[in-house]
Amino acid sequence: MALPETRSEQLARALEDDICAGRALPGMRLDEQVLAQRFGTSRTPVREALKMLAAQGFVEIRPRQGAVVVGLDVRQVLELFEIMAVLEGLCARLAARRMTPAERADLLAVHAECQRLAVAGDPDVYYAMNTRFHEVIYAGSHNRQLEEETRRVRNRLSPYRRNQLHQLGRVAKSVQEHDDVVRALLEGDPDRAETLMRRHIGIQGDSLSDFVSNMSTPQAAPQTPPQAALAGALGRPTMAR
Amino acid sequence: MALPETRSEQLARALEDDICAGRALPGMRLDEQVLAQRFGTSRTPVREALKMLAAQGFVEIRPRQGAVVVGLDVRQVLELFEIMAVLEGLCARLAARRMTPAERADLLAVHAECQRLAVAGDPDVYYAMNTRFHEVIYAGSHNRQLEEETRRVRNRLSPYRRNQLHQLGRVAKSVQEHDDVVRALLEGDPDRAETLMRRHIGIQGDSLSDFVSNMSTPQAAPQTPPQAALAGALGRPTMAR
DNA sequence: AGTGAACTCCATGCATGCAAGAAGCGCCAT
DNA sequence: ATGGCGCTTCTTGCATGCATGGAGTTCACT
Repeated sequence: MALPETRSEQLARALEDDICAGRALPGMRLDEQVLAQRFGTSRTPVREALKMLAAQGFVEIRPRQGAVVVGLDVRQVLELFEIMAVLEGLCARLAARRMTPAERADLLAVHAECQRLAVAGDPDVYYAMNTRFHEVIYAGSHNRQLEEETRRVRNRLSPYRRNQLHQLGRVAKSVQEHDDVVRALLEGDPDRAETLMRRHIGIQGDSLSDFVSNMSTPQAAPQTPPQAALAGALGRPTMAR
Repeated sequence: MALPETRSEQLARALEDDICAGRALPGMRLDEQVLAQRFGTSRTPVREALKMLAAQGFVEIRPRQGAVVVGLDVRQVLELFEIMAVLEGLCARLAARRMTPAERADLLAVHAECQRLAVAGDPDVYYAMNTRFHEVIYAGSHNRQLEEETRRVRNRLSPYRRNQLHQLGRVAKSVQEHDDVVRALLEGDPDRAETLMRRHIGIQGDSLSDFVSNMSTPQAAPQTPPQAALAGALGRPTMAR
């Protein structure tokens, strides 16, 4: 069943990918014509793709003013981390009860790989495997809706997480937290698995918040329009509450 | 700031509303031309609206085959309830710590109104106030992202929840559960508030699951193209907004 | 009669055209 | 020089046109 993908879907995926991978920075203007030319189509599928991304919160479309990559301020990022924590926590809870033996084996394998890469020391390589680790747990929840939802929030946060692991010692701590989670999962302890996972994600939020309040602005580097980006990029340490 | 709303956004909201209110049933075909005529526009904004709804999971667009209102099977509904439980639980947890005095007063007022309507006995009227009750707690979380996310999941579930409260005694139990939640919230006990709210939502899932396993299937035929029953439901000119 | 295939028709996907609104710019006045 | 104002231009939002592919129908064949 060769499901034929429409141009607009392809574009939506490509653009989402650009945003998640940090190739399209927050605040960057997404010009319909430019994109249309770049992808060799007309503006119509581009517009439809942008509408889809807007509906998912990746871009913002201001009427008559075009689309820009959504720039989250610190507060919004922390808000998303709060959501992320409970969603991943639920994944872990359900996974503790529902993972098949094969999935458990998978989890162990990926976790072992994480440990290996943690020692190896390249945060970016670890980052990729870390993603796979979490994906295994999403799948282990056997809740497809949850899986998608969690992945979506993760993707929305990804531009703001890339540098997380570059913090000194963060990789080592991360893999240790994984280890605790894995243990709870394999022992089939849903409560503990959920709690540990929530804490694991929560720590990332905290660590980000520290990071931000130390440096004023990390790397706000807008592409085409010289100033637009910074507004959204992590700027004011307006810590909520 | 009179933000000018585009046609496509209006359409998206109107259609989402139709779906949530049960005027557009799962499986129903959404014909671009018909909608365009009904709303007095061309197909373009209709298409963009459908793309947005598709991105949010309200409709499914099969290439070259048009858009249909997504029909969730029992399993998917239960999956969404699992998500809903933790999201609402988080709302309650955060609200317990963050609600302002004014918001607490609001909560009490709405809760009192719920109690009154519960005795009055009309489930549909109670349903509306019940929604407001939960909305107050969403807002009390002081987490905008969470608020939107929770509302989105709630909306996706709404076609499947409308009849929930018609179950015998469900309204009374619901309001009792609310009462417990309110107490925890006002006492500022985040853990208890979260736990109670999770249970409150979880019960709805269970109750639905009972309901479904008793009766064969609620209403529409989901996956297999159920033909154009649409003319009837969407035929009302009351759709415009 | 049942099955299968080709044909027709039509909805969708995409391209293009056009009008309205916003951003940028230059001119004038203070 | 600076601030305000009108104009130009460009982009977006929407309408329309056209080609593709699917679904239903009809007809031939077994």
